[in-house]
Order: sequence, then C-alpha cells, then structure tokens
Amino acid sequence: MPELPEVEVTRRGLLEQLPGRTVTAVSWSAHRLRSAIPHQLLREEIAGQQIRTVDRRAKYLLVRMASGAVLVIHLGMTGKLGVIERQTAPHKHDHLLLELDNGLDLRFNDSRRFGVVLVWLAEKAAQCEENFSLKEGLEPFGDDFTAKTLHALAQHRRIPVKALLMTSRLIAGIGNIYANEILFAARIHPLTPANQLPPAAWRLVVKETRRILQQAIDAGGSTISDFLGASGHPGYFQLQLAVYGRKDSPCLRCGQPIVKTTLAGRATFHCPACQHG
DNA sequence: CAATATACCTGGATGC
DNA sequence: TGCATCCAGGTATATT
Repeated sequence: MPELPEVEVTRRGLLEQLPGRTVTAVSWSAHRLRSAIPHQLLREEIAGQQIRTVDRRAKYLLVRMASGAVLVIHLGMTGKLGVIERQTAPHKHDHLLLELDNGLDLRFNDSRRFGVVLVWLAEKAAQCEENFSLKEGLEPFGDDFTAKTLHALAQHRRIPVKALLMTSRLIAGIGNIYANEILFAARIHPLTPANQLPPAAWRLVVKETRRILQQAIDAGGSTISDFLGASGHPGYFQLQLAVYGRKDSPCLRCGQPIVKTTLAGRATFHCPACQHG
C-alpha cells in the first residue's frame, strides 16, 4: 500500500486526531515485525505521555510526544494505521495499540509484518533523528529535490532510472507504482541507465514526480484513508493509474499496448512507443 | 563501490 | 473444493 502519498494521507488523518491526546495505555502483539517491537521503551517513553504532532520523513511516520520522545512507525507493505473506537473488535494482525484519553485507540495492523515500530528516547531523539535522516534520500517536495541534484546523483550510476527512483537511500518515498507512473508521465523508458539522462530529462522527472505524488495525496492515496476515520472519507480512493497494472491495455497517449516486464525484481509497465531511452 | 539477488511474511488470485 | 503456485505498494543484507 504505502508509498509517500499513502503515508502522507495517513499522517494528515492522524493530525486531526492525535495532537493533544494523552496515551493512557500501550499494548502489542507477540510477533516481531521487521525488528522487535520495543516493549520497554513503549512503556517508559510513550505510555502516559501526551502527543504533540505527527511528521513524516520518507515513508516513516514520526509521532512526536510532548516529552521529546518519538514513536516511529513504518507501514511496510501492508501496514494500516488508524484511530478507531475502543469497542471495535481486534483484527487479525493488529500489532500495536495505543489507548487515548478520549476513548479512541490508535491501532497498527500489518499482516505481512514488514512494518517497523521504533521509539527514540526523549534525551536521544535529536541525535537518533539526525542519524536516521542521513540514511534516507531526498524528499520529493524538498528544496534540494532538483534536476541539478538528481543529475549529479546519477553521474556514476548506470542503474536503470526506475531502480534509481526507488532507491530509498537516494530518493525517498517513491515505490514501484509511482516509479512506473512518473516515468510514463515523463516519457522516459524505465531501463534507461541513470547516467544517460540529460538535465532536461531530470527536469521532467522532478516536475512529474511532484505532480503525480501531489495528485495522489489530493486523491487520498490509493487505499488506506477509510481506516483513519478522521476525515470522514468513505471507502478508499481509486488512483487514476496511467500504466501500473495496465498490461496489454492501450496507452492513454498513443494507444499502443502497455508492456509488462520485470526490472530489479519488480513489475514494470511502460509504453514501448512513447517512452524512450 | 555499484548493481542485483535474496530474505523477511501473509493472503489473495489463479490454475489444475 | 482442495491444493500448489505465483504475486503483491518495502527495505536490509548478502552476494556478484
């Protein structure tokens, strides 16, 4: 589910519910996620504390407590995070539950358990966040996400441009769906070696990345907003995908059938007629 | 160092 | 209906 737009939509939903609330109790499942759930830190740093705000860095949500401690959550492939009524029956694969002082719960559900829950101690949070942020790539809506920076980043890399867009240490927030969509919009063939793209192509990548991610955020992301219960959105939103999942369907620009291939192990869709290397 | 393969999980779709 | 197989929006780690 979650690439940058879905994580951002989740954040905005949580922002309507969490700031000012106090966490009255915390509980967790017996399973480990990508890493073990930090029980002790949840008890010591999160339980009893007031939530100040919720930020996002890359595909991670940062729930900031008034104390300075930070609860970090990554949704992995199947993670869902939402504020719901306490009497709602537990779902299979619920892994973290924060009881709030207004009778609602924040619940994290993740069937595949590729998600992550971390806690940064109040006293160490600033240092933890700095170290963490250094390992994450450019924010697509950040000031340094420019054609010049991307062009420089690509200079010594022959990696296919699609794989580069998805390398989270270099560029944050773009997963398989949006990488496909961005390259279709920019008319760039996904296999093009990154170092062969001229500055003009990177200018297009910057422009289309921002346009598509923003459009997806505005549309409520692709799936999860129904779970938030915050914004009053019913169901979930269907994103208008131009290539992803459209194998053999006509290209929306030229009518040629969309081709599906595998690139770096991921399903890759492109129009052979209007995306060039 | 750069690029790819693999591993971590469950569940839904597909095909026999 | 049952069962095997494949595939899925992510990313850390191992391997070439």
